[in-house]
Amino acid sequence: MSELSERTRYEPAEVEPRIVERWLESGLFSPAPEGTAQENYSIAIPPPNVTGVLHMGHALNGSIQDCLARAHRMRGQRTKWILGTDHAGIATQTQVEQQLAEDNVSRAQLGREQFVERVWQWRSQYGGTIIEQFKRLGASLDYRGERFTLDERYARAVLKVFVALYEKGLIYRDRYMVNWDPGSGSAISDLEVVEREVDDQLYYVDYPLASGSGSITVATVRPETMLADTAIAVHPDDERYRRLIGETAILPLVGRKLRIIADDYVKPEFGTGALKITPAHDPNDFEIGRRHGLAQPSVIGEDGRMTDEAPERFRGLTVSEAQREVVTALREQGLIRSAEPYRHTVPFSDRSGARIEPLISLQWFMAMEELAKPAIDAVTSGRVRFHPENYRKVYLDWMHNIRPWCISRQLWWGHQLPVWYRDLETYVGTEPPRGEGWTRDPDVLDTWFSSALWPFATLGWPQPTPELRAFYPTDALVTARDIIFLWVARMIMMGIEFTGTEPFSDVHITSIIQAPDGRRMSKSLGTGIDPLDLIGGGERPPVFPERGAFPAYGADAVRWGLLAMSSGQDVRFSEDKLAQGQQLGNKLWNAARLILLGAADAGDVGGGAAGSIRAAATPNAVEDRWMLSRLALAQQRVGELIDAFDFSHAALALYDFVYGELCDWYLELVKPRLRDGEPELIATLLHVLTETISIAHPIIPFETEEIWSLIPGTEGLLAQRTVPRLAAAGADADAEAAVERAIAAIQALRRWRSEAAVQAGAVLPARLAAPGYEQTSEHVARLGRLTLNGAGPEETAIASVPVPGGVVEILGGAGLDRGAQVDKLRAQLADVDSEIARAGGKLANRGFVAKAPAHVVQAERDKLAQLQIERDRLVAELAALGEDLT
RNA sequence: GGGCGGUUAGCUCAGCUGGUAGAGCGCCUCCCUUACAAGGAGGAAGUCGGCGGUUCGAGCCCGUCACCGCCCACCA
Repeated sequence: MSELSERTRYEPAEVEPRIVERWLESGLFSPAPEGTAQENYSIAIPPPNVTGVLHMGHALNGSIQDCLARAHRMRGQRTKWILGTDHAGIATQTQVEQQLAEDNVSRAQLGREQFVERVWQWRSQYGGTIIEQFKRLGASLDYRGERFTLDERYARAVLKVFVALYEKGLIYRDRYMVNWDPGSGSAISDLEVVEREVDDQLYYVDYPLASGSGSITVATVRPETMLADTAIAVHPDDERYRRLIGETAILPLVGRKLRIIADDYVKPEFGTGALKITPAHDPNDFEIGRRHGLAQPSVIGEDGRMTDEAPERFRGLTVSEAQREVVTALREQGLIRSAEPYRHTVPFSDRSGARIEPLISLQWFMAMEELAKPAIDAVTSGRVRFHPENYRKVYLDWMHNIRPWCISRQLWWGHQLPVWYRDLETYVGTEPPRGEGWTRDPDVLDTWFSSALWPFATLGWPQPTPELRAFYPTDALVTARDIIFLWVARMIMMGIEFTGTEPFSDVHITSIIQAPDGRRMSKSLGTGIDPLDLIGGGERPPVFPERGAFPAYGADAVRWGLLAMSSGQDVRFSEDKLAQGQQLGNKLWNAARLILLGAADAGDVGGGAAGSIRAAATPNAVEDRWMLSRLALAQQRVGELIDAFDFSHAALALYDFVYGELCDWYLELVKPRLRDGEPELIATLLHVLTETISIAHPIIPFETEEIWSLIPGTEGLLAQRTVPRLAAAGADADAEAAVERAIAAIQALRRWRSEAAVQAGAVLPARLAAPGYEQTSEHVARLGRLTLNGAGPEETAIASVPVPGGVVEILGGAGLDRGAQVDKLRAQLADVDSEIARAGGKLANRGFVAKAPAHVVQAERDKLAQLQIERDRLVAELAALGEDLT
């Protein structure tokens, strides 16, 4: 123990690596697949991308999930936090392609098979990074059961789902308008498209009428697409154009005849009120084209260049080259009436950043309405609950307007479609077709298709594995709101469809932690803060200079800080919160030292009282009883807050307990007894320490585990301790009242001393003239620095300090500043007078007396009475000091 | 264009079913008291975004306006 006496500060860097090792060796995080999902507890981690490194979102997310997992584990539940990574189609493929590019090798040169092989190599080299980082955070994940969305078993599940949905008619192939991402060379889904503001030119182009009598002018930001125009649309009620409906215009540069059609979609007030229709290159025009049975010539290819359907002059040009060329050609013919700068929002690929090219393309789609229905019901019925609740509406709104999902991707890295073609035949099956001449569809599935199966595919579905029985459905899902649609909604739909049950019951949507200046944390902006730098003391991002490197806060402080920051809202990152967590850690550490070193001393002296932490603690001392009552309350509160997914309040409740009750009061109250080595006290202290670290462990696991190992008589890991439920909180009302009264008195005395400029160390003679201090007067005397002697009533008080139930009369003491006392008393009097005025005014209000609940009125009356007594006392005291108030 | 959330102490944020505003940091004063100076004790500091309404009583409920942020959406 001599070592402990020197460890005056908690040193995470020294402690954490040792503790991680012990946890991992124990196998505690990899429970045997026994029991039922009902009695067990499980969470499936949102699988990070294999390409990923731990960012602030992961750190918060991980802290929350770990808090849940550890809390439930310590309640004795078999707990599994399912771990794995996502193959992340586009992201990973791009990463490896970039690596290849450095060697001047293209994906095409390698060929599919070799390229995929390269990606697997890449994965085995770099794919484990984020897993190691989660260990650093203390995450109690099932590292032995790590999964990957492209594992063989997982892949079988994916193909089975595809085939089943195909056979059900929900997955189908169609030529349809898709979001073509020229960056990745693939179609992407609506959810992967982001709108961005762009400055374009709005061109007004004259289309001559076939009749030869003038022209009709259309407005467009994409003149190059006019080469694929097949009509001009106007609003049916637009007087300007009514007579032209049914007529024909001539498409400049091409010469095609364009029907002038009427469609409600057209907004007469925009542009010229006449809209060129390009069914193959604009989603709206595509719909209009379908309504009017228009042809869909396509002039932009999937390679982003003009196709052979464009006039020869433009073929092979890129889209932007074609735009310049079309404008030039139109100007040559004098058909551009005007052009104006135009700012509008345009779709971009969230994956590659490229501007989306809407194209008609042959792709695989999934119809969603039928799957959405039970998923809507799951939430409206409350079988799946969102926290915070308002995300329920967000989810339901989206589900009610759900649209088909484009699930095929023109990539190589991913689950290749289990689809084969031969001439006009299509074969879909988990096994390749028999016979000759079949070609497999080269496309792979959207990554989110496989992620949607995560909670059950990780557990061995479709096999009826023991894992599935023991841990599915999972309990909580913890994620950020940006993937509610991409992932959460789809998991619910797929879970219900394939397992018959919702994959989890509670969805906790975490806050998003913004940079300290309120911007997004982002690598490209340089606003990202690496959680590992916070844990280990790395460099601050250059955009937030302050003073060099972060202090090494350690994982516990980072966890506590992140939890304390997180609310239902987005919050700015606040380093102060980490510092607060660090302080808590240090405080708890020193509290533990005080207790453990005290127990050791007592053990040396008194002979082994230290060993008996489990001795049923039914102490006599009032402060002990108070502490046990507060301890039980803390256990209950923190537990309830965690259950309510209110982690910030859970973190703060822990802080308040450790600081405000355990350290500030209890330990101070018992110090004299500790010095005496009182065995009953030692037992109580060890009990309190043990239960305190048990309450704290889900939030700050490392330090509490370390302390556990230092408590005499403990064995194994705190992480695997099943914590007994403490007696009902607040049960000891008498002790609570007595100690609370004493605390209030001590605080009043300290305030008085400070304000009356009493020398800090001076012990003043005094008389405690108030009831309710029978068990605590010694404490009040010591912590209020008084000598409470049996002085007779003849001694005149030189000051009296109001305390609950009465006053403490100060009977002497050098250095009392009369002027300061008078000032203070007068200030108090002023306060009391204003409060009397307020309370009196309230009670004089007939409406209040008549309409407010009786107990509220009575409380006000009591308060007023108290205030009057207080006022009389102040006046008397001032008079005693020679102050005349009249 | 719809929807959601925010606006509370210098900063970052709490404030439960309406009953005289809280925390951490920062600031001021005093203490190197034998767990902790990355500490302790005490203190100052807010017309709760503006306006209107309901109510005996509003940070909290209703309306409205102003900013800020996010999500959804097919205006060339």
